[in-house]
Amino acid sequence: MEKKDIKQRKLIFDEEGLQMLARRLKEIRSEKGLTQEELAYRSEITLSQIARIETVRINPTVSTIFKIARTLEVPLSELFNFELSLLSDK
Amino acid sequence: MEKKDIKQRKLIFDEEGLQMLARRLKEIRSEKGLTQEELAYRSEITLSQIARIETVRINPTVSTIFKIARTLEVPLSELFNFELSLLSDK
DNA sequence: AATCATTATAGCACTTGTGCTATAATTTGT
DNA sequence: ACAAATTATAGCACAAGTGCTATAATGATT
Repeated sequence: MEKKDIKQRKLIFDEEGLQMLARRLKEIRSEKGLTQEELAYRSEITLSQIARIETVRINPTVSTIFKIARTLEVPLSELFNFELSLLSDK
Repeated sequence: MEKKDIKQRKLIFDEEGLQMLARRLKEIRSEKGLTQEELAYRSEITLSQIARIETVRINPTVSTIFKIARTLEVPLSELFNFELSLLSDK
């Protein structure tokens, strides 16, 4: 490990896709008029986790996304209705 | 922890959704005529990971799914074109 | 400006996803 | 039936997701 390496968790994941997912999530949540806290409670996820997803701090598991989609009563195909660019770094 | 608890990794995740995602993945991979190994290599994921996803052993992260979707050149909306039942245990 | 609601960070413990490697099981083709 | 290809398991090490709790930052309302 080199000295230049960042100590904070690094974004080794698909930032582009996660960015779009986050945006989509916020959009839908807002449309439904839910706060992060309400969404968290109803989804049985923690508030911190919702925040971390929406701010692209983490790379959530699909189960987590499924829980959220259920709560928002939105089809996955709508939650994921964005395009991934081919050729991504990760 | 009670004695009855299973020692092998338990499926505490959304088995229903993961089941459908797995099926969808196999379908598309087959249509494209790719083996797990080829998909793994091109996606820069390990073979074991592909197998674990298709056999619903794990709950993958969305980045992993994004990588696969890119490789298969399939829109996320198509990969996720299944319905989650509302009311799921997890 | 002050208060309240909402969102964002942070650290810790614990669980789990992932890569790596090897091997077993299954399927396919001859 | 045999061999080869493909798929499925397994164990280990390490990285990272998640819950929990608390606090800071931001936004909204009066």
